[in-house]
Amino acid sequence: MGITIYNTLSREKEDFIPLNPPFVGMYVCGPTVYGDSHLGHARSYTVFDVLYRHLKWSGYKVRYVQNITDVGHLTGDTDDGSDKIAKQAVLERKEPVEIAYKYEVSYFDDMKKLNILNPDISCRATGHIIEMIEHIQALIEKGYAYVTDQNNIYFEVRKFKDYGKLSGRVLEETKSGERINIAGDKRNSEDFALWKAADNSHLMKWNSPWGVGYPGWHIECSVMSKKYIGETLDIHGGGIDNVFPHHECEIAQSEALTGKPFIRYFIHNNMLTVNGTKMGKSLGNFIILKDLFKEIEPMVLRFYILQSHYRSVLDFSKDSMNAAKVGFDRMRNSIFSLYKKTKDRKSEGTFRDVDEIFSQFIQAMDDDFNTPIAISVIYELLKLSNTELNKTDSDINKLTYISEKITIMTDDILGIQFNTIEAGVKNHEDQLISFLIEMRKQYRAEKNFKMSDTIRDSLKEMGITLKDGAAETAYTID
RNA sequence: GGCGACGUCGCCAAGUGGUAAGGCCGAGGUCUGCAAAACCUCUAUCAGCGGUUCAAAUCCGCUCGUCGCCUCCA
Repeated sequence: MGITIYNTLSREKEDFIPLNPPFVGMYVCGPTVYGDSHLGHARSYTVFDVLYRHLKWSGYKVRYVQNITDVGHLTGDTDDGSDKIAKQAVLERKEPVEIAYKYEVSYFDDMKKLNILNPDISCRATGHIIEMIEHIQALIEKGYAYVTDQNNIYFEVRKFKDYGKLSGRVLEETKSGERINIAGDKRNSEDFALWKAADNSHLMKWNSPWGVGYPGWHIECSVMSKKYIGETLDIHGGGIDNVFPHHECEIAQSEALTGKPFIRYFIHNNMLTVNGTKMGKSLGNFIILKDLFKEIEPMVLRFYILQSHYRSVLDFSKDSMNAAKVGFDRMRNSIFSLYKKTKDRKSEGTFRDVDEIFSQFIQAMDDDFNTPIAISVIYELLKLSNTELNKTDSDINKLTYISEKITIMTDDILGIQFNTIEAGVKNHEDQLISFLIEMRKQYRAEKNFKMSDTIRDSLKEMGITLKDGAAETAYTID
């Protein structure tokens, strides 16, 4: 039983076999740092974080590389030469480098809140200009790229016969429409820029054998992935919107140079829509994570994202978000009770019914990272746990065993953390609440319900809810 | 115009050939001094039509609808 992954290259689920097991080289397209991260980033990087975690848990030695695009891409493949970071720099009256760094910090800050692990290598495009120039030069020498009289360099797509194998596009049919202004010095409309000459007004530019300029949109990923992983990557991930042209062009410029397969498994997460429509910068329905986190806990968002499969379109709405929050809270409360009961214990032996459920979880994850099923399996296990917890003679060893499995599923693999639980269990608060519960128990025994209810109501006002079970009284903290 | 995805219970969402997971909401019940929680039970034949098959939500065709990519975008 191995892991299967849906490979965009074949459009089928395939058994996952890395080039050099147990090592896995994985590259995911990182953000362009010219603004705060949005919901789409949250989805994409949560998805790949879970993929990363599950591969590691499964025994693979993963090197996860992610770029930071701090060279502004062109806003279009035209000659106007404006780039996004430079634009933002003008807007904020800052240096482009300040903009890039500011939003890089902002990005990692948001990712941390979502409990997304840092990649093993986070690399910046601006730190690899030399390698990019070398790569471009080699492509020119091999005849795949050409320098124009304006000192722009383009990749000649027609020379690379496999162009289109990822996106399924055929050159003849992709003739650019009227919406794109073709740069005048291209040989063919489908050619894409590897390097562009910069004029004086340009803020981000570097020296090169072809004069002062800046790199094209696609080259950084080819160059950095090769440098840190190798000529063939096991996994390359990104949003489905990157399939064309970005990843198609990456394949071309990489394979043209090395003659080897660039990617073994291309993985793309589907888009996130807001109330049924695409979230777009120009559409104004943009949801910034920093704003959203004022209303909902980041962990709830993570849970919400994982409740749908990464290859499905995920529609974000307030209603579905709230439904997810209620479900999340229920899970958190159940786990809270379980952890409280079993803390500082180690299980002995195994329990067949628990193992059965646990293996269902792993199977779901192995099957192209089916997190919705994985989560439904957790609910099944929690049902088992709650039932056991409710018994007067509950099996503490079994509960401990369950809690150990739950930790693997939520913390280790799905990366869903219940921080409040741990905090609640440890400090003096717990002792105080337990003392009050004891007092209330006394009053109830004496049928002094007035006092017992006072304790319960007062605690409720503080956000502490008491829950009487058959065996004992548990509590949850909001 | 080209390429692609999707349409499953009131809502969210799995299932891709063997007879519909899970979550939210709702109804009933058990427990309980009451309340809450927990647990149990109940609620869909899968957009429509046609075809392939012993068997289809799952494969094929058509129709309708929604969305995405083709321009930076996760």
